[in-house]
This record gives sequence, structure tokens and C-alpha cells, in this order.
Amino acid sequence: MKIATWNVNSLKARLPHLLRWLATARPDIVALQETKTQDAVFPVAEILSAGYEAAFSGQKTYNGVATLSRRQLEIIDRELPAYEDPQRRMLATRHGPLRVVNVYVPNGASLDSDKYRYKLDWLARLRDYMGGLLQAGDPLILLGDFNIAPEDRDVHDPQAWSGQVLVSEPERARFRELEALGLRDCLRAVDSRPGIYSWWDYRAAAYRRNLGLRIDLILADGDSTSRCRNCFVDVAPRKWERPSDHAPVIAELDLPS
DNA sequence: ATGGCCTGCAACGCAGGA
Repeated sequence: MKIATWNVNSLKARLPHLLRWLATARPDIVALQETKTQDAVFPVAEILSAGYEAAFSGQKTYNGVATLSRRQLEIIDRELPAYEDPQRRMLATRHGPLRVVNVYVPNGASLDSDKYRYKLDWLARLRDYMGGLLQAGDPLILLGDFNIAPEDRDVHDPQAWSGQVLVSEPERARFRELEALGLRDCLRAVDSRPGIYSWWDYRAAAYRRNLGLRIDLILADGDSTSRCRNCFVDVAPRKWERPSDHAPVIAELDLPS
């Protein structure tokens, strides 16, 4: 089973890239973030023609998540329970026994902003939600754009980034709380090297110079992690014309697809 | 790395991203 995450930075702008990538990468399941697309105009037909069913939770201009699957899927939740939030950042789906939680974690803007407080609150809610899901015991994947580089080896210049949003200690502590539940970072289960990134700034030729961050992650429950055969960033679409600033991350799990 | 870009919206600059 091949499962992927990709922040496409507008589904409308990136639909040709998505279709091209689906045709070659052929993931069984892919979680998309920043679709910036209202549900009423989601490109269901194009996605279906590519061989995928789609579940989506979108809004105009900002945010928005969608989960595509080559096989049938059903929606479990479109938001974190009991959390009043107009921003569409979460979609939980079931694929047979497998449950998939697709997240677009708030960016946080800067440490002194209300948005940073919102980010920390949101992550606490996500932790509680995942804790509940883990009780059930079925295979569980949490993936998406976490807007957190978990460790310094996930940052091209830790000194320059030190203390900033995306790497600051309070948000990293929230990430470790997710790990403490028993969720494991699939990429780190198979590859301990520094310098592996999933996002590069559009400015300053950052991709060419590999000035990036690893903030797009695939986490799996313990049993599923032990079945993680491979996990890697697929940098190919980042080299295409008018790319998303994020590249897809793919995990190959020894789970029935 | 202290800066350069991109997207959507409805403008003809802004908010937001990371």
C-alpha cells in the first residue's frame, strides 16, 4: 500500500500537476492540503477519470483538505470534535480497516501572534482526537502538512531558524505529544539522514540550493510503522513548471491495499 | 536566509503562506 501527502498550494492551479503525478506515482491513497477549493466546485470528474474517489472539505481562498483513494473510502470526521473552527484543516476517512487522518496544521505566523496560540490549541485538540482513535486498535495513519520541522536535522539552517515559527520548542513539544501516543514518523523509521526536505521557499532559488524544511509528514501507529518498507520525498513535481512549494511524501506500507 | 515568490480575490494591492 502506497500512501502519500502533498500540499498542492491551490488545487485549481495545480490540477495538471496532480493528474500527471497520480498517473506516474500511482499512490493508493493521497492526502492533499491547501486545496483552496469550495466543495461545490471540487474537480470530482477529473479525479474520477484519473481513477480516484475523493473526499473533501474545502473553503474559498484558504485552507482546504481532500483525500483521494483508488478504492472506496468513507468519511469519519470533517473537523476536530467539539472545536468551533471555520477553517477547513482536517479530514478523517476510513478505507476498510485503515483509518486516515489528513491534516493541514495552522502555520502560526509568528510566536507573538494569535495564530500561534491557535496553532498550539489546534495541535492539542488533534492530540486528544488521535488518542481516542488509537483506542480502537485498527491501523491508523496521520499525515499532512504539520507546519512543524520536528528536529534540527529537518532544517537546512537550524541556527538561522532557531526559535522561529515551524521550529520553535512549544510546537515541537506538541509534535512529540503525538509521538508519545504511539505514532511514529515513517520517514525517520527508515532514514535518519539530515537534509531531507519537503518544502522550499519560492524565493531565493531555495529549491535549487536545497534550502528547505521537512514539515510534511506521515505518522503511523506502532504496528503500521513496523510495516513501513519505505518512505521518501518525491521531488520530481517540485522541478516542474509553476510547482507547489511543497513536494509529495510517499510511504510504502506492508498493509493490504 | 534577514531578500528575491506565489495564489486567490477582485482588483490595479492585499492577506496569507512558510
